[in-house]
Amino acid sequence: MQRDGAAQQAFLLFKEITILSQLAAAEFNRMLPGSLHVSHFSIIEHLTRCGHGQTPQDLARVFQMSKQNMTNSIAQLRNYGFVEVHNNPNDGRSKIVRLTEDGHAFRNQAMTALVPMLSDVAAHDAFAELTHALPALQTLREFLDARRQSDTRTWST
Amino acid sequence: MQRDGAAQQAFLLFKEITILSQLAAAEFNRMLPGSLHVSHFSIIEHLTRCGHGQTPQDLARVFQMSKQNMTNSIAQLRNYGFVEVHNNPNDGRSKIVRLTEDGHAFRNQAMTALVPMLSDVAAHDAFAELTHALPALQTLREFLDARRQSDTRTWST
DNA sequence: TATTTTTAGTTTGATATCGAACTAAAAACC
DNA sequence: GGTTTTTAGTTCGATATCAAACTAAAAATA
Repeated sequence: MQRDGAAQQAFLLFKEITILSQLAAAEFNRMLPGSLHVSHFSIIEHLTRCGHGQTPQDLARVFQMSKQNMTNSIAQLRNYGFVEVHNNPNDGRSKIVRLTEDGHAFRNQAMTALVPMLSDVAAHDAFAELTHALPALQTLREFLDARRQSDTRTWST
Repeated sequence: MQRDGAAQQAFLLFKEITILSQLAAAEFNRMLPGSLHVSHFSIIEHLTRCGHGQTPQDLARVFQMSKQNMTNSIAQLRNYGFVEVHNNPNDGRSKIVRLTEDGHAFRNQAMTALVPMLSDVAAHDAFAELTHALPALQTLREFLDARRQSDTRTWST
């Protein structure tokens, strides 16, 4: 590792991305009410954009979380009245998650609350370059995503 | 939000960073043995580089996690025999975490296991641009970090 | 059509993570 | 020097998260 400059650079990149992600999540969480978490907001945000007929399993796949995690998250959102869960008429095993009016209102409220922070970031000197790098980040994401599905290696002691 | 292009861009950037972080963490976790998690590896990695006289609280601050989380993580690492915890001779409240030989060996082993993945990433087309963007990412991190300490806003219903 | 396999969601048990309360020790202050 | 405040670590209770086992339903297949 120490002698492989390229791998070293990639390691630093992931480290930076991880830290940034933590800081951003903490910042977002600070703005959400009660025990609501960024992951819950993300679900609402996703339902807002592509929200017709999504099942819990669909959502779990989109966010790459486990089914139970999604079960819990949905239960939380139901407690808040932000989503309703219906039986899927096309599949007896499955359910349909649908945003409520309250959920939609919450999403708008949260978005509004985020704008000042986002604008601050966007006004920062470093931001122009990061905007420029966004396609590259997306490409890297797709690369890792593809890897995830094909890679079956495990640790060998 | 919808009409604020800059904030929108910042939102997309954070979204991409979050997804990348999740994918990278999942990829790293897949290579770690047992119940060891990336966060544990990060602690070991940190101790390797700046590892003299670090207290649990120091580590919690570095990784911006809660003290209890660090207490648990250290307990886990102790179970694996990767660290030792000693009393701090200079401060009766405090302790010192020190990497063991096994911990050092594990760190090297894990690093070696990561190199193929990291090299794949580094060999990717998009990587050059991301390397170039690394300083900007660091700047953004520092910006968020400073914000974190000064920002006291909370949600208002 | 009957059996097998796959899939959706839940349950169970474990770890990760947080915030708040608690204890003990250090530091600050008077 | 004694009191107050801050700090380090732990304990406690809650949520987040995962993997594996389980149930029921759909799909594949024979």
